[in-house]
Amino acid sequence: MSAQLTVHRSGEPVVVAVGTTAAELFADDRDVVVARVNGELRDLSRVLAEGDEVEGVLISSEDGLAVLRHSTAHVMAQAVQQHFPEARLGIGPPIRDGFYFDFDVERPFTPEDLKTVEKTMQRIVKEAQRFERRVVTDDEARAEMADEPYKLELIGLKSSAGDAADGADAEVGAGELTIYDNVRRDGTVAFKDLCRGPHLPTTRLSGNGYSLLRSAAAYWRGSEKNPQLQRIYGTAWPTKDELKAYQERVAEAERRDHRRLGTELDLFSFPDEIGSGLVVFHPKGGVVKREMEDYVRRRHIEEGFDYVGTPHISKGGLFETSGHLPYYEDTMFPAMELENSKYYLKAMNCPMHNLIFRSRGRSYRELPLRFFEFGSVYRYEKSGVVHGLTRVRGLTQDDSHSYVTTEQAPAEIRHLLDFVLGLLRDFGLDDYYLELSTRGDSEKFIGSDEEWAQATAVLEEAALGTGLELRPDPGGAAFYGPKISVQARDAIGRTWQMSTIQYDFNQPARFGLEYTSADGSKQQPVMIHSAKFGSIERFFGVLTEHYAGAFPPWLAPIQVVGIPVADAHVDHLQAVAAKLKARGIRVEVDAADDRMPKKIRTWTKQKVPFLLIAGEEDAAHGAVSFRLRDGSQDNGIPVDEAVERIVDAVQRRVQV
RNA sequence: GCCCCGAUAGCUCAGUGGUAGAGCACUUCCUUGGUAAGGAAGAGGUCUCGAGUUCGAACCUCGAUCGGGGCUCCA
Repeated sequence: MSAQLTVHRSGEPVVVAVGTTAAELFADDRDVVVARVNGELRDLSRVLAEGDEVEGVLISSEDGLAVLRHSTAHVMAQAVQQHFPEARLGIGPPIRDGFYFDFDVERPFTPEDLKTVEKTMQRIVKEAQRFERRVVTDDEARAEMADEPYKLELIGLKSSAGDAADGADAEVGAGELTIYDNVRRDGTVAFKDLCRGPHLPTTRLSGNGYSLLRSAAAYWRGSEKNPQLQRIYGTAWPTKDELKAYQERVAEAERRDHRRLGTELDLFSFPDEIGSGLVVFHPKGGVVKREMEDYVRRRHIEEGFDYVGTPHISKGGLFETSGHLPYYEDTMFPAMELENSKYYLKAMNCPMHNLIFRSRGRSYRELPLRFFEFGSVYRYEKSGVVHGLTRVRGLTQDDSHSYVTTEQAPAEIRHLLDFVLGLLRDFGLDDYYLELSTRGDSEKFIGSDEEWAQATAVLEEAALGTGLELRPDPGGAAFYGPKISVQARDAIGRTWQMSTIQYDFNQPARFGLEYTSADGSKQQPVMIHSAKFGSIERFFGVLTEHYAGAFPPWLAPIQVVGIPVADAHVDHLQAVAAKLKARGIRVEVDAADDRMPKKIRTWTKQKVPFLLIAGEEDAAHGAVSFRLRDGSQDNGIPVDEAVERIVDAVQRRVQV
């Protein structure tokens, strides 16, 4: 009789007894929480079979963290049902940095409820309940989950779980159905849930670092046609230190929140009187915005764009022609009726640029023809989505449209890509990847398959040519054509969609755009849409968070503040300030009655890049003393040298 | 748009069915001080708006507006 079999542990053959579990194989490594058996994640309790390829999955690995978070979600669900026996279970998948679980409850959870649930979770963790996997038939699952209507729905869906809402496949895989029991040490079952798994060996491993974050409503299976469930979000980490580090990251993100900094630094505000999602820039924010715009306008002109201007409002027929109105009427501000016409605030600039193209005959000699403007558009975003500067109802796009021949399109797209990446770099964003948004199944996409395939191929080739990472985004295209977008990572690792480049074969046809080619025939140009920042407002918000309000000198609202040690030194600093002003530097001298340390505190909090301090010593030697935002000092610098140093930092657009 | 939460001084926030509070900021005065808060006095609020309940509402109810967290959406 053969009581032994051979498996491969991380590729190495190992002879083990029949009935050996993965847990036993990895008994020497306590950080292994789940096993990968023949490529599939399995519970450690899995009994190994002859020839299995087995790898230990560490709790700190991406898969390990997902399992930890999923299991922690189960712990939370058990705690919730303990306090709210009527709570029906939705789904509870792991997500980035944590997990959530949806519940159908009679009343929404309160912050106090979360505290109670969190405490109960501690008890469950301490009980070290085992996660036990059990295969069931559909009928058995239906019987056991008779009180869980949402689970029953999932059972019905399991064959198409791949198409189900995000997270549903964590509950039911495409194969056999399983139920996980949470078993106490005395053998009693504390909780069970229909779940694909795998799970941690016991609840104890969740205990090192979890925290419930917030509760919110979420539509069942992600559709607003479905009832809303109450979702609780939590975070979970292998160690307390990692939990703390996560909480610190969240706190840092809050400190950088552009809405907070916008108030603290007096950059912009959203007056109630104007309306939701409509921003006003204050003088200091106006400086940053103007510097951004001036630079971007100059760069566009250098890159061969013509600066144009168009109105904010138009008759509806224009947007009928472009095809926008049928698709997006409900996200446009409602029409104004006047002189028997319907006028709309524009939600996009391209139709107006098309009219400029069409205003006279065009020759192939003019192509590529590139129109650019800061075009203000208005979009009636749903009330629940308006958010700071990143999602507004009135925004200004740095929008351009390149009209090219089909042959010129690849080079133009490459040109645009290089241009936008260079621009982003100039603003201090130098870590990005690209996304290729393509046609989906939806009805909204217009144009033939061939056109889409060709346009997508052109974009893809240009994107690959940059050598940057390219991620697919199926179904993410605009209705009229595919797009490349640049996703930039900011100083704390978050990504933002910035620039977009779209290949459009539809609008030239809809507008009847044409140029005369070398052989005298009329040809239809291809149109390439491109926004570099997306919107000025949004980019302003992203930059504010990226720099945590400490803008590089060329963007800083106030670049230099002179701080006298005493009143007697004000004149000396005024003279320095005059020299700086003559060089175009934004400088102030703080002659107020405060003591010097107070002034340093005030202007440091305002994140002014250069503080120039002068007292007896500096004044006597025709010098100033630098104090930078990090607290470092550079004393006794001759005035002319100080001026050059500041001018140089501004001109080179460096951060200090 | 949907669910939940919120709105008190310029900002951050206490507060309670019966006279409106703090810190910072602001103004004035004293202080002339070398690297993140010197001292004193003062001014500042229709407690978001509208209706209702009440002898009485900033507080309780309803609605609106704006904001926050999510969901859905994002040309």
